[in-house]
Amino acid sequence: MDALVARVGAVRAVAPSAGAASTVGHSPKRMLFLDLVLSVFRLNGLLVAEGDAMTEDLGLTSARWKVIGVVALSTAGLTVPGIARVLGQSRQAVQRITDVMAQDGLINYEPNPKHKRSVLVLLTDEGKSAYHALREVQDPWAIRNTEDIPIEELETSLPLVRRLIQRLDK
Amino acid sequence: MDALVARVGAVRAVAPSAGAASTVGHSPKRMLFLDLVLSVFRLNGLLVAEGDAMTEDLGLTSARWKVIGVVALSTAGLTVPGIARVLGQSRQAVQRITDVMAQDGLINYEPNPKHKRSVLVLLTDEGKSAYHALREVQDPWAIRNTEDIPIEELETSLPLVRRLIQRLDK
DNA sequence: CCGATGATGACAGCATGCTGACATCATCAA
DNA sequence: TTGATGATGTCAGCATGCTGTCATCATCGG
Repeated sequence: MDALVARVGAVRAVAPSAGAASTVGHSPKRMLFLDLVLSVFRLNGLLVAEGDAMTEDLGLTSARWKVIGVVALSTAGLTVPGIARVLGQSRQAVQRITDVMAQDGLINYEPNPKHKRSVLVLLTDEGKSAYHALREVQDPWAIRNTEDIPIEELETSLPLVRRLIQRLDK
Repeated sequence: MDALVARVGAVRAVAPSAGAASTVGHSPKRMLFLDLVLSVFRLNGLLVAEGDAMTEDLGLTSARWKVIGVVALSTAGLTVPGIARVLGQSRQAVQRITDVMAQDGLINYEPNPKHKRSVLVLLTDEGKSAYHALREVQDPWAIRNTEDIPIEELETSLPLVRRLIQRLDK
């Protein structure tokens, strides 16, 4: 939270003297957690922007390569609600994305032997090559963004994020 | 990434046997990082939903208490672009939120002695009480969500998130 | 003093996500 | 077999965020 206060204080381009703000009564854990929450908001926005910019040459957006990534990891295809469950999104949101991706020839709807109505999403050849192109852009990006970060920090932070997800996703 | 594969594999309610997926050629760091990225997406969605639900009785949404929180931390008010800079959002997005919040009587636009056009955003009395009510809901929420998390993990993860933000925000 | 540059306000369009609602299909227990 | 329950497809509306554009105001160096 101190960092948040600092950010507020640092932004005085136009605003008059924004002095030290009151953080009285904030327990350390609360401050850490709320700062983490705001930072996750911020990081999410940056990741979406970065993800969009990184793959726009491939005709992809972050919303699309999330879907492509999930489908590529499955061997026999996934239903639209299944993709939504993996991504933790609404099936309607995923359906809208997949419909456009199907129009663009990235994916294909195939009959589902286990469900007559709910078709399976599979990558077309174009979708597969988009996935490979995605990998070729995403891999160096991942390396680049973690090259000065000890792997131990990643191994500590990821479970924390996961625990928060698990806790909130009940 | 293993967890992502597990999630894909675990979602087989309707889809046919989605067996072990190929992750050949993924370096450990890349897997960790991409899993972290997807987890941040997921956590962001959950935090927005949780934040909205938590404060809907107060007439707030996560977008609004982000603004309220920033304004409350300033002593002399902030301009709309200033709030946007603190939150890392576009000034247009913040402007739309503040316009509605002004209509709802939560904030007030005051003349800015340092800038004739760019007015200052200040909390009204109603906005201040909303902020206090927010604190009373947010504090227990923060405590509740971190009670079984060692403070060391928070102190490790927050700088990591910050570093990623700093790296992407160039 | 003045012109270039940057910051801001205002409006438009778009992408992504959510929820609600309703009909239809699948599944399972009685 | 049948009826209840859940899952899915589909359409609608809304919230939040982004970028682009243009006019106007502020600021500062020449």
